[in-house]
Amino acid sequence: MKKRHSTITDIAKALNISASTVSRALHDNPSISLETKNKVLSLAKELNYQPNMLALSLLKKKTKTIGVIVPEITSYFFAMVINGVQDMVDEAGYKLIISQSNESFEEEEKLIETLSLGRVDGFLISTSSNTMTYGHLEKLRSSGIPIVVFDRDCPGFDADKVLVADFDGAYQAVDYLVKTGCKSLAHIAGPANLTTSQHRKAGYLKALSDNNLAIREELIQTVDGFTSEFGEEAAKALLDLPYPPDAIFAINDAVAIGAMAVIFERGLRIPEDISIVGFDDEPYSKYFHPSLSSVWQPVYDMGMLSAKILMNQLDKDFDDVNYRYEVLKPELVIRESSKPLPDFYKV
Amino acid sequence: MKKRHSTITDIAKALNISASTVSRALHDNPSISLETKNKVLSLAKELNYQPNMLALSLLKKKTKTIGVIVPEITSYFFAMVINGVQDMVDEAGYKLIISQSNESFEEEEKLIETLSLGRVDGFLISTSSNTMTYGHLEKLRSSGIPIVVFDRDCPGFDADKVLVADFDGAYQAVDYLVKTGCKSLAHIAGPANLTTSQHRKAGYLKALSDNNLAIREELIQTVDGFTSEFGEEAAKALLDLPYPPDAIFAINDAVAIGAMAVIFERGLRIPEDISIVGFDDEPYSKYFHPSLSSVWQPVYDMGMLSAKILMNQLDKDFDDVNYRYEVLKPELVIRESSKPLPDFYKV
DNA sequence: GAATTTTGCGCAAACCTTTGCATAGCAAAA
DNA sequence: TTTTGCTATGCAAAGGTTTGCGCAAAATTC
Repeated sequence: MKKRHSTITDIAKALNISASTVSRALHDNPSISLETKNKVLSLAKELNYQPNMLALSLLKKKTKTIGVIVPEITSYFFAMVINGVQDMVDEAGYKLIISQSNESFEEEEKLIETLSLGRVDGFLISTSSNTMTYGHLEKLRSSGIPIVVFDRDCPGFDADKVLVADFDGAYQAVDYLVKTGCKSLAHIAGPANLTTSQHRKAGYLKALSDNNLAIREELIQTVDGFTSEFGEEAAKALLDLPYPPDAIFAINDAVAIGAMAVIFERGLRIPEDISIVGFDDEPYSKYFHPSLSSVWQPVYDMGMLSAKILMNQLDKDFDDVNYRYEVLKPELVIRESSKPLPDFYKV
Repeated sequence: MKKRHSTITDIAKALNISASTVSRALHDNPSISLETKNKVLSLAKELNYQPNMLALSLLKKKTKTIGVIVPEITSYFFAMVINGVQDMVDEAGYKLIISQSNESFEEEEKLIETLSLGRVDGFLISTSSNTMTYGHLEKLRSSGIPIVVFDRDCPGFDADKVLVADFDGAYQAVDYLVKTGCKSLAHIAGPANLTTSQHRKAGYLKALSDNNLAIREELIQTVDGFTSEFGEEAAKALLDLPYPPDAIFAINDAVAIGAMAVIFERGLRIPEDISIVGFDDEPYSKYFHPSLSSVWQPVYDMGMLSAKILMNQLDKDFDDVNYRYEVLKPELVIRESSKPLPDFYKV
């Protein structure tokens, strides 16, 4: 039983003045007499008048709303990005519509479709792992809606982008593992289609070759998702090899945790028999036993920066094609799941 | 540089007919000739016509959007509730605006204020831990916007509610701990203001007295937040007691994990020296060492049910004051952080 | 051929707000 | 007295869509 909100017209009628006058009075327009202003203001308060945002949006063609599309919300990673976005956006009075694609290209398309129907001014998007073409994004942008892509790059699609130096993070991790004496390093790689997976894998490969270690294809296990269950499977495959690895660099912490569970099941020790390094540095990671070494990412900052760039775009009223390309630096956090660095490496 | 979306009027002009005819044609209204319909439909496709949702919402006074207010989004618990909500709501064509109160009453008030200005049709809300009065909710409801309260009850505020039998869950956990031989059971209680904390504590107390165990106030540590750091502090306080506990029932898994870390630091064994049971059964909990016993909650279902109830309310066009009060059943999951149940208790 | 029904479409209002332009009243300047 | 200028307000359009009502032309019935 929706009770009608009182409108500007209600006030106008009650006061026997026009709606325009009321509007101007409420906005403290100098051309309205003090007397009228006071009457309007007090009646507005009495009737609990609230401007109708829909009417305003329709008129101004701005919704003051930003659409955020993430693959999923249950992962710490994306939840934390959203936190950063939210904090940045709040001050500017923007609202957020958060949607999940569930790593599905079709859902992603549908979301963009529906959200763009006059609901949001701009998009913050991290594509699904099944997104391989960017026609939907091109279409969106060509209809004049600014987009900022974050974390997962969209090669060939020009837009503002805020990414993490995944190659770098992976390189750091693997190089460190080598320096601690590991000789046979495995990688549990993420969904092949994602740039983040590709870059981390590339970092792994480069670190190996820079250290003159042979690349053994069978030591690279690719998983299709980011949960611990995938890590378990991959680890089993690795441990079943005739020459199993003495270190695993996992695509993320959840997968690393799954791998650790399997390693323990087999009666092996971490890090004595096998070293483990993850990616993401989730809050729980330091509480595992042994605590998990991991590559930390500036997740919150990524959210903040992406939001800032988007809001910048929204302020302009022309397409700025000088897209920004920001790459944030990750950082290796060493804990107990990997061996300490020998003294002679220390600075 | 926002390019104008093509509108119904554009089509009308191009075809030399009225906007009403176009609208009816697009809605397959029988009073429009097949010929006109075809012309309209093909031109609409060509111009990539998309209805303007804002205009529609303004007219219909429905936004097809639901506001979800949670204390935080980074916790698995609320993220998973949102998942349930999303899945239920998607089919019905509703969109979600998700906002976080950051456990702040003021932010919660502000969110409700802004979102209710014609943006959302209804609210799904779990109040902040600092919310002690419900005037903002009363006001919201009295303006005709349906509300469903979930997880955290608002005593004295009448509305549809979807809760979890926290008392029950806590009772199960503590009763079980007693039956495994623990004599001195501690509880790390949650923020005092939350009904969930209160009910879990009540369950703890009842299980103790039902088992003829004395209640020792010093064994109840209250924390102000849900992160592991709080668990660490509380555990330290408990272990520093002259007669430390041989079991800890924690308000949630994160806190339990923090407690476990401290216990290990002190060289104690779990569960031999101290048993631990958490609450929430987060995905990681089974991967800890020892794996964490916990009370599982039907989180996803809670989201689904809440959303369903809200959408039901939205379909009606009168205030249904027969508010629903749903209480979902949690379930104890026994793992290695607590001792096995002696044989003679087993069915 | 006249009366009636059917078919196909347009008008205008409604949703709520903002804003450029017009206007009315009045005082001051010429 | 006329002109100018200012103050305070109103009108109407615009934003995009739906829908009740009305109207004309065509088709049907007698």
